[in-house]
Amino acid sequence: MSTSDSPTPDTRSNFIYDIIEEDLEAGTYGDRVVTRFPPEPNGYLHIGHAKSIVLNFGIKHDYADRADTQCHLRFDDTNPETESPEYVDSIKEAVRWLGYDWEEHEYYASDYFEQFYEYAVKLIKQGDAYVDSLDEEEIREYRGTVEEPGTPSPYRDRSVEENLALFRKMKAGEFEDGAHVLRAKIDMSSPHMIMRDPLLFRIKHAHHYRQGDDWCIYPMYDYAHPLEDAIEDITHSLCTLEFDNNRRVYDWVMEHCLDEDELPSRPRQYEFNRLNLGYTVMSKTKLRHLIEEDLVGGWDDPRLPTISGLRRRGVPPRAIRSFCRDVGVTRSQSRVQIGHFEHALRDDLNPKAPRVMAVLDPLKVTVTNWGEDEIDWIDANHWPRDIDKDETRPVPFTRTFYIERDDFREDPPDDFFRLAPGREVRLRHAYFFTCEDVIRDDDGTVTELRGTIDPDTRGATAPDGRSPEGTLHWVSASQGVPFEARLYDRLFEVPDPDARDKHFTEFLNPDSLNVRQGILEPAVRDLAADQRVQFERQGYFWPDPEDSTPDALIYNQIVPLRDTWGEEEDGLTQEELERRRREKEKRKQRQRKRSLEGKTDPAEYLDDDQRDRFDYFRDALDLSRNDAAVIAGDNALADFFDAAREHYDAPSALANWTVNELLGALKDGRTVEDLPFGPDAFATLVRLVDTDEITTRGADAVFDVLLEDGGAPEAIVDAHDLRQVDDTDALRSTVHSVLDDHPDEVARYRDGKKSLIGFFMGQVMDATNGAANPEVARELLQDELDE
RNA sequence: UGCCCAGUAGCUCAAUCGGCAGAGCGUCCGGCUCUGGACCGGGAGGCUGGUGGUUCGAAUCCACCCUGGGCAACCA
Repeated sequence: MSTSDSPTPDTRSNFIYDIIEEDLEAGTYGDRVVTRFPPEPNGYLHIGHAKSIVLNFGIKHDYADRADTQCHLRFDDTNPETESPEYVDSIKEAVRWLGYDWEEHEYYASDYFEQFYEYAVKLIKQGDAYVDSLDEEEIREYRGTVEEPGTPSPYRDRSVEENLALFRKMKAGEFEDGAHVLRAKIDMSSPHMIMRDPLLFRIKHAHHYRQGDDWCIYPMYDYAHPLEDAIEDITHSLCTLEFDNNRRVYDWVMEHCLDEDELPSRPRQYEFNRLNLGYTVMSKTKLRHLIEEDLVGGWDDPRLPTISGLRRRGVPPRAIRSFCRDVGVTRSQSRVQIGHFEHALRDDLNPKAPRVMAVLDPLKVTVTNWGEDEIDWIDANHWPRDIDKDETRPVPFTRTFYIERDDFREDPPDDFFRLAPGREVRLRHAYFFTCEDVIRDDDGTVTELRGTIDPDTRGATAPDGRSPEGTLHWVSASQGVPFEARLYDRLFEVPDPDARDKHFTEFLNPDSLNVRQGILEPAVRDLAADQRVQFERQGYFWPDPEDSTPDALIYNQIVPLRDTWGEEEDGLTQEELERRRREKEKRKQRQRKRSLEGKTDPAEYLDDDQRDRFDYFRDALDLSRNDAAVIAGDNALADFFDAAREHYDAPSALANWTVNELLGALKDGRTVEDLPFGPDAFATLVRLVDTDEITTRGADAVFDVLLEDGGAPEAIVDAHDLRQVDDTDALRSTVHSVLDDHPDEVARYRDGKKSLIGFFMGQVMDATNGAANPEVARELLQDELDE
């Protein structure tokens, strides 16, 4: 099944698709879109990886008709100590099973070792890398802490020649593990820990599963990964949020290793939120722990979120794909409810799984008005009427059969409409049955039910039109097939087992596996061995691929049916929702209190000189405390502000623009010195808007041009025709045409949706290229609309 | 007490670079039904983390604060 046949493009768009869209439009990479899935072969894949696979390979499919797309499968095998070919194979199988094809694009980071080495030599020659001979402990100490800057290594200033010689010897195997490392020479006092001279290569005399003993120096992730991407001409390198900090090194490596002309189309890294599923654990080490301690059956235990576990459980790959698309790709951390996953499963299985009957907890029933050896073979549809299929199978009805123990109650509550003494129910596909006798053993446990069927109700409909409330599934005692059912529940009892005080295994759910000896209708023998079926009223199942045999059938429960009777498993009852709402409200109030308490005086962080300036701004210029502090706190900005005042003496207007617009434009690390315009142009702009010659909106447009190309504000105003329109008659006609063009909105506005005024304002402003005097326009609109 | 990221419906996410706060799931009610499933129709649910500011207009821009997460491995 292809992946491009489900969700429509708009439902799967996300910020990464937006970026790709922009790059395609700008031609950053020509018409190429190349992604990659880069697992380290040191463990098995889980559903979290599936999200990444679906994202990366999904892009390949989704843009196939508009771009030259490709998705590489790359094994990031740069650490010989943990990696093995066993994992390579399992990863390849998992990706294939999920429905994706990397074609000829199977790569290994270890194949690039020579190139990593060459790039390192280049860095050394440029003076951008050095061999450090501190030991591990010392390196850590020299690095400093998050609060204190690091100190440079005494080996930091070795000559290029010395570094080169040392590095060659490292490669040649002349040193012990840990004797030296190669480091990037960046900035030991950087506020970003990652930039304090990150390690590039370390010595490891270890056997690599692919390279054997050819190498004894191995590259670090932060160095190797960008180069891998560059070597493969990746365009969009997608990884999870925790690599956000690493992006700085990623960019540094690109900029220092690549040639100038390669930079415009170099790979870029983008981070998205990893998948967090509730009631399970996802980390490799925790999964390994569960297996090594025999707390689960193995990597493919159906309770595990591993790909192999899900596969064995019977989860169809298509359901995983649609789930991964549903959960969304954003930059905000989140935990997805398990119910969401189950919904995706049912949604996929519902139209694909033929219905059969199975009893998992049998209670014997005898029909007293039915012959001992009489068998009625009923032709029963495999599909409910709302599914457009109609294969049938023969179902044998006999004197004794089994029903689910749960489906009988001696003292039924009002809302229980299954079987009870004296009550008539429908036996699915067969007859109406009335319970007349209840047989118990010495303990009082019900062992058998006796009763009669109405022979006129064959096919489970009555000629007189009566219809029992309950319908029960059942299986013939003599013709049914005994089998084992394995029911799975969440592995842990809490949504966040790995984020608590106690060890995560303390929260294991003792009932996560529930084995039942049940009985199955005989027709299942005619189904394909890997056929997923629905056991009516219970859930979706399939035969366990490892343990089930034709003589001893074993079925795994893939997912139970949604059950609206009885307790809510997810605890999402009305009360729970109400409780959560209240909790959220309380949380907000607490936050409000704290945020108010935490407020500081904006002038608090000023030094003495800045303080003087602040006082002047506030007292002589009458600026607000906040604006005065913000401007005074940035010397260059304050100089700019003062210079602007020379050209237009309106301190408060200038301050507003300086703080609210100028500062916003400087967010990307630029300073006022980098701007393509000076204080005079800035002052002119502020004057134009302050004297109502242009509108705020027009000023924004001018400011954008200024930021981009510089120039004279007045010339820009003329060029773009931005002079403010105050003429009431001219505006009135614009207002009229806007209202005429949007009769529906007008009706809704008059119907009470007053917030549409913003919509109309927007239309008027658009129609006038932002030049309409907003106050006049608003008044006119209001007049027309409220008449 | 550094740097980075994120806070929108119970949950997952939207909101065309300042102009109508929406969708799916969940929930509740109704319909249909030989599955307490599926399906169909409808409803409820929001001070867009907070306070100020800029603006005709702020979820979006500015400042400060609050909350959560990440970063100080010779792992990736």
